[in-house]
Amino acid sequence: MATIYDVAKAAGVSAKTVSRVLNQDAPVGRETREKVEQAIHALGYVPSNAARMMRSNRSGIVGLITGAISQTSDNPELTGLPDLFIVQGIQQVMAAQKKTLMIADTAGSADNIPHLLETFRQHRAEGIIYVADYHKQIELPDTAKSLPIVLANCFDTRATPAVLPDDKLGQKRLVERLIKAGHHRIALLRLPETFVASDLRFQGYCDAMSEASIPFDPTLVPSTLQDDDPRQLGQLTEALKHLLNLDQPPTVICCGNDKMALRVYGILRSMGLNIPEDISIAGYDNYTLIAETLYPALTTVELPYRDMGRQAAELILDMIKQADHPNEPALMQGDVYWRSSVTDFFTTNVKMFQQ
Amino acid sequence: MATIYDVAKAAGVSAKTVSRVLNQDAPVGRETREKVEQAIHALGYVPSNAARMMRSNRSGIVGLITGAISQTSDNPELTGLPDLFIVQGIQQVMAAQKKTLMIADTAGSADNIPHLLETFRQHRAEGIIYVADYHKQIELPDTAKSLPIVLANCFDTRATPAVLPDDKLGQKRLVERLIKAGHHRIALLRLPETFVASDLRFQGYCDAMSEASIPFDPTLVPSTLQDDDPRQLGQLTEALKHLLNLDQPPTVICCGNDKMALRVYGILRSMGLNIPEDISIAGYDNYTLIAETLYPALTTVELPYRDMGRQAAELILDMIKQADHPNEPALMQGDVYWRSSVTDFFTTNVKMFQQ
DNA sequence: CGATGTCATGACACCGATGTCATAAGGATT
DNA sequence: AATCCTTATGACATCGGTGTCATGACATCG
Repeated sequence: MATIYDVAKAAGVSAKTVSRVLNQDAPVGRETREKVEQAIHALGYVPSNAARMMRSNRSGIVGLITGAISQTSDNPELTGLPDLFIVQGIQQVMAAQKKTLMIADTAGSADNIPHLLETFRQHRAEGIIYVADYHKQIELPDTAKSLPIVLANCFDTRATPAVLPDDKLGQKRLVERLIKAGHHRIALLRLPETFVASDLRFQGYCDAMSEASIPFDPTLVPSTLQDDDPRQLGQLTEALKHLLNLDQPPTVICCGNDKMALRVYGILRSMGLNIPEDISIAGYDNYTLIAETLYPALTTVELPYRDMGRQAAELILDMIKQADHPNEPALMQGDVYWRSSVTDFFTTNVKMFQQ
Repeated sequence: MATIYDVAKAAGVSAKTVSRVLNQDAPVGRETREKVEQAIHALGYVPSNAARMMRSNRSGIVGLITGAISQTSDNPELTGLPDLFIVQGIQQVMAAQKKTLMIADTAGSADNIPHLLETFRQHRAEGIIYVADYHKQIELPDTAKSLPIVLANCFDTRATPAVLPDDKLGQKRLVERLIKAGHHRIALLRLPETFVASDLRFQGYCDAMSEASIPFDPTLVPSTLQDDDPRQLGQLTEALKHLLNLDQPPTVICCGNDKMALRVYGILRSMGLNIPEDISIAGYDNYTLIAETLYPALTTVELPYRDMGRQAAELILDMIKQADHPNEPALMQGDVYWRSSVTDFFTTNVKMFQQ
């Protein structure tokens, strides 16, 4: 591979002049510049990042650690990888800022993190983003203290800067929208309690209900599911039977996430019920592969993964520039996606009057 | 950040001796080694990859280009990102070989590829893997010729080494398994023809049928769908009506992929049909989020993404070691996953006898 | 017209590792 | 005792860029 000296020799100038042409540091004569540019092209010269880095001590590298890439085989609950949209958001910002992203993964075990950090330090990464596969609490090893670090989709007890989805607000907005559509008997099938989102979304549900002055009815919120995939189907079936057999059954069921909604579709239909004529269904995540493909398409709340990624990237870049860091996690809002799995009584009535 | 000289001074030895401790190049006295190790620990010293690279001219970096990370927003057909399992497979091999993976994406436009290659060359990447989001033909810019490159999930006309899913064999195996389960009237809902897999899977279907001496019945293979997501639902509904109204309707329908199967579930149920009692359904991809979550769980063929990733990684590492490269694409086989969406007449009969 | 400033360019040191070669001490061999 | 080998260590050059400073040629200014 050609070096700057090869180019200099070919163009009949000094290496420093080539450097000036490359970096547009200082004025270079027109003729000289052209000769140099020709030589660069002819030799296919590309400057060595390593050599540049030595001098400048700036790598332009940001490290990205994700457990998602390898955690799936262990935990079939998480086979979706939607969190890689977070990576996409990060990538967008980094590309715009001409930073290079170096990705490593934990191969399913947090024990590997120190080794990954070591690698990043060898490359003189300027900062690190840790991306979790779902909203959760984590504990980083002490080794992570020495570099600016941002957590995406997770948080710790040490107030490390974090970017999180606003699960509480999202569920609240969804329920508000359901109420606005004429629903009062709103059921909630909660995620297993091991998920941080389970409680937050429940709070959002309660907030929306109480603000609408609808008293909380515990029969509409069956106990949370076990964190045990194979048995979930049976638990769901029971929970649904319970809801449908109530004196005043719900008109809409909010599912813990879109995947659960997918299951619920199957179970309800095997019971001979139609969606949304007999009962409305809503999800959470806006996992479009499910939400848009299901028939009828699923009303749900977006997990703003791309925005979270962008936010995390901007945050780490700020932290690299100034040692400044926020104390509160950034909560990112997701929109409600209204699709045909939920009956809108108001719109229906209007149509009836119009006809 | 501490340098090797800081460590040397702290330990009262020369830099070279520290280097020897780090690399276990040459014998170092026990006492000296311990002093150096203490100094390294005390200073939190991490050797600079850039400096090492300068001397050795070996970066240990492999570049990864994927269009998947950013292509989703443009093309709603591809919102799943399952192809990132390929990245996972690559990552596994690279980590085991102590290589560093540098990921960039095309941000949805192939025009960015030259720029990405430039970046990789600056980092002196030793090789490049290009990962496509689904099995397709691509055309790389000429700039890509200078480095070892492997294509994963795609191929070009220049016989660039490639790793591909064996769509033909996969579909053939699935149909063989269906025949073994007692099905003879087997329908195939093909993917749009713009997908390379569409034709390959059709060939696999034909091969299996003819080897079982079942004559090809074109009424069981409706014309391929348009590559137009919003209208697909209507087209699917029509195709299904056509199949169900045949004099001898199929006992099983092979869907172009799992996503299509998800749609088909919805449509069939809205027609009042039960799966698999009234009709069996099979998919393709083994996109577990769908295949395992659907009720009943979906019989399908695996797209061996992880294996493809591993294979691509090993291939590029081989090519880096020796300039050797294969001429034929590597075809990776995927298994049939037999689940409850397909009736097995044979097993059913056995059970009936046993009861 | 001399002083000053700007433009264009080159010589040289330096960033942080490691390869090469030299050196010195101690043990084994003849 | 002289030679040779092994072990343990250091001095120095080098990788490929860029920062600093110097230099020469003009142009501008008072």
